[in-house]
Amino acid sequence: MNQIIPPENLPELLERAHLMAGVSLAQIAAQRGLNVPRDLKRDKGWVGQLIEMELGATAGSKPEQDFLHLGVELKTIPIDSQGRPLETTYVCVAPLSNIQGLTWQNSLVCHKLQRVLWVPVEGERHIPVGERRIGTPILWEPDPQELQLLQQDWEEIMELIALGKVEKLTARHGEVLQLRPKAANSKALTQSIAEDGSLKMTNPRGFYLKTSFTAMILNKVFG
DNA sequence: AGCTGATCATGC
DNA sequence: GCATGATCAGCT
Repeated sequence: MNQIIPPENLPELLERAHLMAGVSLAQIAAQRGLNVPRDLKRDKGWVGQLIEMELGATAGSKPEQDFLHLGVELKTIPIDSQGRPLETTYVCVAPLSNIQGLTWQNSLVCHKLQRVLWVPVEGERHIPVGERRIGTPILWEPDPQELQLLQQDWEEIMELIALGKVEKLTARHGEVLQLRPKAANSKALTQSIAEDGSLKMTNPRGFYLKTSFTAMILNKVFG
Protein backbone atom coordinates (compact mmCIF):
# COMPACT_ATOMS: atom_id res chain seq x y z
CA MET A 1 0.00 0.00 0.00
CA ASN A 2 1.35 3.43 -0.89
CA GLN A 3 2.22 5.42 2.18
CA ILE A 4 1.23 9.04 2.59
CA ILE A 5 3.94 11.31 3.93
CA PRO A 6 3.04 12.92 7.28
CA PRO A 7 2.20 16.62 7.02
CA GLU A 8 5.20 18.79 7.87
CA ASN A 9 3.29 21.49 9.68
CA LEU A 10 -0.13 22.37 11.02
CA PRO A 11 -1.37 24.38 8.01
CA GLU A 12 -0.49 21.44 5.78
CA LEU A 13 -2.47 19.04 7.99
CA LEU A 14 -5.45 21.37 8.01
CA GLU A 15 -5.29 21.81 4.25
CA ARG A 16 -5.38 18.05 3.76
CA ALA A 17 -8.28 17.71 6.18
CA HIS A 18 -10.26 20.44 4.46
CA LEU A 19 -9.73 18.80 1.09
CA MET A 20 -11.56 15.73 2.40
CA ALA A 21 -14.70 17.66 3.35
CA GLY A 22 -17.68 16.52 1.29
CA VAL A 23 -15.86 13.44 0.03
CA SER A 24 -17.41 10.00 0.55
CA LEU A 25 -15.65 7.18 2.35
CA ALA A 26 -15.86 5.07 -0.82
CA GLN A 27 -13.86 7.70 -2.71
CA ILE A 28 -11.14 7.74 -0.06
CA ALA A 29 -11.08 3.95 0.12
CA ALA A 30 -10.70 3.70 -3.64
CA GLN A 31 -7.69 6.01 -3.57
CA ARG A 32 -6.14 3.83 -0.88
CA GLY A 33 -7.07 0.64 -2.68
CA LEU A 34 -9.26 -0.60 0.16
CA ASN A 35 -12.55 -2.46 0.20
CA VAL A 36 -15.46 -0.81 1.97
CA PRO A 37 -17.06 -3.07 4.63
CA ARG A 38 -20.83 -3.56 4.36
CA ASP A 39 -21.18 -2.41 7.96
CA LEU A 40 -18.88 -1.61 10.88
CA LYS A 41 -19.87 -4.48 13.18
CA ARG A 42 -16.55 -6.21 12.64
CA ASP A 43 -14.71 -3.10 11.48
CA LYS A 44 -15.36 -0.65 14.27
CA GLY A 45 -12.15 1.25 13.74
CA TRP A 46 -12.29 1.27 9.96
CA VAL A 47 -13.37 4.87 9.44
CA GLY A 48 -10.81 6.20 11.88
CA GLN A 49 -7.98 4.22 10.33
CA LEU A 50 -9.00 5.28 6.84
CA ILE A 51 -8.90 8.95 7.78
CA GLU A 52 -5.60 8.46 9.65
CA MET A 53 -4.09 6.91 6.56
CA GLU A 54 -5.35 9.61 4.24
CA LEU A 55 -3.99 12.39 6.45
CA GLY A 56 -0.61 10.70 6.82
CA ALA A 57 -0.81 9.87 10.52
CA THR A 58 1.88 7.50 11.65
CA ALA A 59 0.06 4.25 12.30
CA GLY A 60 0.83 2.54 15.55
CA SER A 61 -0.49 1.77 18.98
CA LYS A 62 1.70 4.15 20.89
CA PRO A 63 -0.08 6.05 23.70
CA GLU A 64 0.69 9.36 22.04
CA GLN A 65 -0.88 11.99 19.87
CA ASP A 66 -1.36 10.98 16.25
CA PHE A 67 0.73 13.89 15.00
CA LEU A 68 3.25 14.19 17.81
CA HIS A 69 5.43 16.65 15.93
CA LEU A 70 2.42 18.93 15.50
CA GLY A 71 0.91 18.31 18.93
CA VAL A 72 -2.34 17.15 17.38
CA GLU A 73 -4.59 14.22 18.22
CA LEU A 74 -6.90 13.03 15.44
CA LYS A 75 -10.47 11.95 16.20
CA THR A 76 -13.14 10.97 13.73
CA ILE A 77 -16.61 11.45 15.16
CA PRO A 78 -19.81 9.93 13.79
CA ILE A 79 -22.60 12.50 13.42
CA ASP A 80 -26.29 12.45 12.53
CA SER A 81 -27.99 14.53 9.84
CA GLN A 82 -28.05 17.50 12.17
CA GLY A 83 -24.37 17.35 12.96
CA ARG A 84 -24.79 15.89 16.44
CA PRO A 85 -22.47 13.16 17.73
CA LEU A 86 -23.87 9.63 17.58
CA GLU A 87 -21.30 8.10 19.90
CA THR A 88 -19.10 9.00 22.83
CA THR A 89 -15.43 9.58 22.04
CA TYR A 90 -12.78 7.25 23.37
CA VAL A 91 -9.79 9.12 24.77
CA CYS A 92 -7.39 6.61 26.32
CA VAL A 93 -6.98 3.75 28.74
CA ALA A 94 -7.45 4.64 32.40
CA PRO A 95 -4.57 3.80 34.76
CA LEU A 96 -5.93 1.68 37.62
CA SER A 97 -2.72 1.00 39.55
CA ASN A 98 0.67 2.68 40.09
CA ILE A 99 -1.03 6.04 40.12
CA GLN A 100 0.57 7.65 43.14
CA GLY A 101 1.75 11.13 42.23
CA LEU A 102 -0.22 11.20 39.02
CA THR A 103 -1.73 14.62 38.41
CA TRP A 104 -4.10 16.06 35.84
CA GLN A 105 -1.28 18.04 34.27
CA ASN A 106 0.76 14.94 33.46
CA SER A 107 -2.15 12.63 32.70
CA LEU A 108 -2.65 11.04 29.31
CA VAL A 109 -6.13 12.54 29.07
CA CYS A 110 -4.77 16.07 29.48
CA HIS A 111 -1.96 15.46 27.04
CA LYS A 112 -4.14 13.95 24.32
CA LEU A 113 -6.85 16.58 24.54
CA GLN A 114 -4.52 19.57 24.38
CA ARG A 115 -5.30 19.90 20.71
CA VAL A 116 -7.65 17.71 18.70
CA LEU A 117 -8.46 17.66 15.01
CA TRP A 118 -12.08 16.52 14.86
CA VAL A 119 -13.17 15.00 11.58
CA PRO A 120 -16.95 14.52 11.55
CA VAL A 121 -18.25 11.67 9.39
CA GLU A 122 -21.85 10.80 8.64
CA GLY A 123 -22.56 7.84 10.88
CA GLU A 124 -26.24 6.92 10.71
CA ARG A 125 -26.57 3.19 10.17
CA HIS A 126 -29.07 3.52 7.35
CA ILE A 127 -26.41 5.21 5.20
CA PRO A 128 -24.22 2.63 3.45
CA VAL A 129 -20.67 2.96 4.78
CA GLY A 130 -19.21 3.88 1.40
CA GLU A 131 -21.77 6.65 0.86
CA ARG A 132 -21.06 8.34 4.17
CA ARG A 133 -19.46 11.72 3.67
CA ILE A 134 -16.70 13.44 5.56
CA GLY A 135 -17.53 16.81 7.09
CA THR A 136 -15.63 20.01 7.78
CA PRO A 137 -12.71 19.40 10.13
CA ILE A 138 -12.45 21.31 13.39
CA LEU A 139 -9.19 22.08 15.15
CA TRP A 140 -10.05 22.34 18.83
CA GLU A 141 -8.13 23.41 21.87
CA PRO A 142 -10.09 23.26 25.11
CA ASP A 143 -10.90 26.69 26.53
CA PRO A 144 -10.40 27.37 30.26
CA GLN A 145 -13.94 26.31 31.12
CA GLU A 146 -13.72 23.06 29.18
CA LEU A 147 -10.33 22.37 30.71
CA GLN A 148 -11.76 22.91 34.15
CA LEU A 149 -14.64 20.50 33.54
CA LEU A 150 -12.28 17.85 32.24
CA GLN A 151 -9.86 18.25 35.11
CA GLN A 152 -12.65 18.12 37.69
CA ASP A 153 -14.09 14.89 36.29
CA TRP A 154 -10.65 13.34 35.89
CA GLU A 155 -9.64 14.14 39.47
CA GLU A 156 -12.92 12.83 40.85
CA ILE A 157 -12.65 9.57 38.94
CA MET A 158 -8.96 9.08 39.73
CA GLU A 159 -9.61 9.74 43.41
CA LEU A 160 -12.13 6.88 43.53
CA ILE A 161 -9.70 4.64 41.66
CA ALA A 162 -6.98 5.52 44.17
CA LEU A 163 -9.33 4.65 47.03
CA GLY A 164 -9.94 1.22 45.55
CA LYS A 165 -13.52 2.00 44.50
CA VAL A 166 -13.13 1.42 40.76
CA GLU A 167 -15.97 -1.14 40.84
CA LYS A 168 -18.29 1.57 42.15
CA LEU A 169 -17.56 3.86 39.21
CA THR A 170 -20.08 3.79 36.37
CA ALA A 171 -20.53 5.75 33.15
CA ARG A 172 -22.88 8.03 35.11
CA HIS A 173 -20.02 9.62 37.00
CA GLY A 174 -18.55 12.77 35.50
CA GLU A 175 -20.10 15.70 33.67
CA VAL A 176 -18.08 15.54 30.48
CA LEU A 177 -15.64 12.68 31.00
CA GLN A 178 -16.76 9.17 31.86
CA LEU A 179 -15.15 5.84 32.71
CA ARG A 180 -16.36 2.74 30.81
CA PRO A 181 -15.11 -0.76 30.05
CA LYS A 182 -12.45 -0.86 27.37
CA ALA A 183 -11.35 -4.36 26.50
CA ALA A 184 -11.78 -7.29 24.17
CA ASN A 185 -14.62 -8.49 26.40
CA SER A 186 -15.80 -8.59 30.00
CA LYS A 187 -13.41 -11.42 30.83
CA ALA A 188 -10.33 -9.26 30.34
CA LEU A 189 -8.60 -8.42 33.59
CA THR A 190 -6.00 -5.94 34.71
CA GLN A 191 -4.44 -4.90 38.00
CA SER A 192 -6.20 -2.30 40.10
CA ILE A 193 -6.10 -0.91 43.60
CA ALA A 194 -8.18 -2.65 46.28
CA GLU A 195 -9.89 -0.82 49.15
CA ASP A 196 -7.18 -1.94 51.59
CA GLY A 197 -4.51 -0.58 49.27
CA SER A 198 -3.37 -3.95 47.97
CA LEU A 199 -3.73 -5.02 44.35
CA LYS A 200 -6.64 -6.90 42.82
CA MET A 201 -7.86 -7.72 39.32
CA THR A 202 -10.64 -5.83 37.50
CA ASN A 203 -11.93 -5.16 34.02
CA PRO A 204 -9.85 -2.60 32.12
CA ARG A 205 -11.48 0.82 31.72
CA GLY A 206 -11.08 3.73 29.39
CA PHE A 207 -11.88 7.45 29.48
CA TYR A 208 -14.58 8.64 27.11
CA LEU A 209 -15.95 12.09 26.28
CA LYS A 210 -19.72 12.28 26.63
CA THR A 211 -21.71 13.22 23.54
CA SER A 212 -23.14 16.33 25.21
CA PHE A 213 -19.58 17.63 25.54
CA THR A 214 -18.47 16.87 21.99
CA ALA A 215 -21.76 18.32 20.74
CA MET A 216 -20.76 21.63 22.31
CA ILE A 217 -17.39 21.49 20.61
CA LEU A 218 -18.96 20.92 17.21
CA ASN A 219 -21.55 23.61 17.89
CA LYS A 220 -18.98 26.26 18.69
CA VAL A 221 -18.16 26.25 15.00
CA PHE A 222 -21.43 25.44 13.27
CA GLY A 223 -23.90 26.81 15.78
C1' DA B 1 -34.50 7.12 21.82
C1' DG B 2 -30.41 7.47 24.36
C1' DC B 3 -27.15 5.52 27.32
C1' DT B 4 -24.18 2.18 29.54
C1' DG B 5 -21.74 -1.85 29.53
C1' DA B 6 -19.87 -5.02 26.16
C1' DT B 7 -17.54 -5.99 22.16
C1' DC B 8 -14.59 -6.34 17.44
C1' DA B 9 -10.00 -6.09 14.75
C1' DT B 10 -5.14 -5.62 14.86
C1' DG B 11 -0.05 -5.57 16.22
C1' DC B 12 2.95 -6.27 19.41
C1' DG C 1 -2.73 -7.94 28.19
C1' DC C 2 -2.27 -3.22 26.45
C1' DA C 3 -2.97 0.27 23.35
C1' DT C 4 -4.56 1.79 18.99
C1' DG C 5 -9.06 2.65 16.16
C1' DA C 6 -13.95 2.84 17.77
C1' DT C 7 -19.25 1.01 17.34
C1' DC C 8 -22.60 -2.40 18.90
C1' DA C 9 -26.78 -3.56 21.10
C1' DG C 10 -29.54 -4.65 25.13
C1' DC C 11 -31.70 -2.23 28.68
C1' DT C 12 -33.89 1.47 30.82
